[in-house]
Amino acid sequence: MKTKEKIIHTALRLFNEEGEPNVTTNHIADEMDISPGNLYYHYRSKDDIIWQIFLNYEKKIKHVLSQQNVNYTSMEDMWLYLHMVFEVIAEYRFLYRNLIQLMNRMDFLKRHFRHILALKSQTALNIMQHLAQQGAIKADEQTIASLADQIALTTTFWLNYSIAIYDDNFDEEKKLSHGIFHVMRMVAPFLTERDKEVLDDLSTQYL
Amino acid sequence: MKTKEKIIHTALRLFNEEGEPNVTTNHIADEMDISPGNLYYHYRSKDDIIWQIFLNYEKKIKHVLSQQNVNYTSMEDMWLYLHMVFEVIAEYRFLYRNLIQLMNRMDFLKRHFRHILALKSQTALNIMQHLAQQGAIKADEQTIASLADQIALTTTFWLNYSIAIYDDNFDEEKKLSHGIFHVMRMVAPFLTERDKEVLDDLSTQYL
DNA sequence: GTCTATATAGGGATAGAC
DNA sequence: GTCTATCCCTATATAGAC
Repeated sequence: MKTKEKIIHTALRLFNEEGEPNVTTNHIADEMDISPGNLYYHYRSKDDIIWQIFLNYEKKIKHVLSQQNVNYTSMEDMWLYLHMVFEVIAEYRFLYRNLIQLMNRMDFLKRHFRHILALKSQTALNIMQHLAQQGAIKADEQTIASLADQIALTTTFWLNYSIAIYDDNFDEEKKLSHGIFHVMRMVAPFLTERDKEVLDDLSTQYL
Repeated sequence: MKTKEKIIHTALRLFNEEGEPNVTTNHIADEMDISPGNLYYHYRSKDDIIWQIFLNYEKKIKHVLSQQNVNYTSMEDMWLYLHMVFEVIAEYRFLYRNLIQLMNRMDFLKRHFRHILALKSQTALNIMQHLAQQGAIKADEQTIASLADQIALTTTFWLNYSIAIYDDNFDEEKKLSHGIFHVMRMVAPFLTERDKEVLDDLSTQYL
């Protein structure tokens, strides 16, 4: 791996492990056994590094959100879809942990993240409406819109919530599937009896 | 106001306005027209100031959460109750904006905040169960537990969500009532027809 | 591309006079 | 209780040699 890519790679890992504010450019250089000067040859600032990482995140999350080839009519599809979303979030979790601070500092990041959030809401709404048309869920328009909103909020802040509430050494993978389960339970009351059972099966399988 | 209290007061205001990481002890002293040395005479560290502010927050939120004299059977009571919760959160919003970072830095704050979160979940559950007993809402045990969880998460991160999603100059008071409305809409699908109408009235009244 | 050395700046915190 | 002066440390970032 070239130095330039390796910086991005190492920075992302350290940001996720220690939290962005606790990781200095020197730490990153140290961890890679290169000099701070070398790091600044490749990127002009710490924020530049963060911005490049963000662009990678943006590409991945947009790719997941624009998956149109799957028909989200089955509970398995829903579970899989949520799993993909939560996986990208977990991979770039430092962005979510210090979201407000980062948006505050970097105006372009703020604008781009807002756009992604809007996209997330819209996608959730599309899926919910699709499910309603297929008869998989039973709810009026207002309830569906509310659910979509709620899903966007929950996927965005679930990680912070679980950090705040659980012990730190709580298994990372479990936090993920707990998040999926949490979102599914929001939808559960509006499912048909048959789909509720499928959901229960999936729960015991993954939790 | 004595200097000692005034420091707390000024620090809280600046933390809320600028974000805790962007406010230095010098800023606080400057804003009050006292010297940095004077500030450190009253508090031994910046974290000490934050801790004292947190203790005030803890007292208020616990007081609100332990209100047992009200019977949460009417929608008006629910609205009022949520308003009180969101008001305390708004008053100490810097705690919520930089929650993870603060918990990471201050271990006692982490433990206390966790306890408050648990209390919040429990209170939400109590109210939901009470409403179910009174026949105000219709839902099975699992749905009620899920709702309570969801309310705890939403009240905790609504502010961050609205900061992330809305324009910065969006009216503070409106963010608050939007949060209340958002939580109420989560409960709405399980209300009786009569209470749904009351909720709609309240919405047009406050939004 | 990479290194060493260093500039620059700012924040937290203390000493000692008044 | 309050001030001035200052120390210490760390972080971002640059200059210039190799």
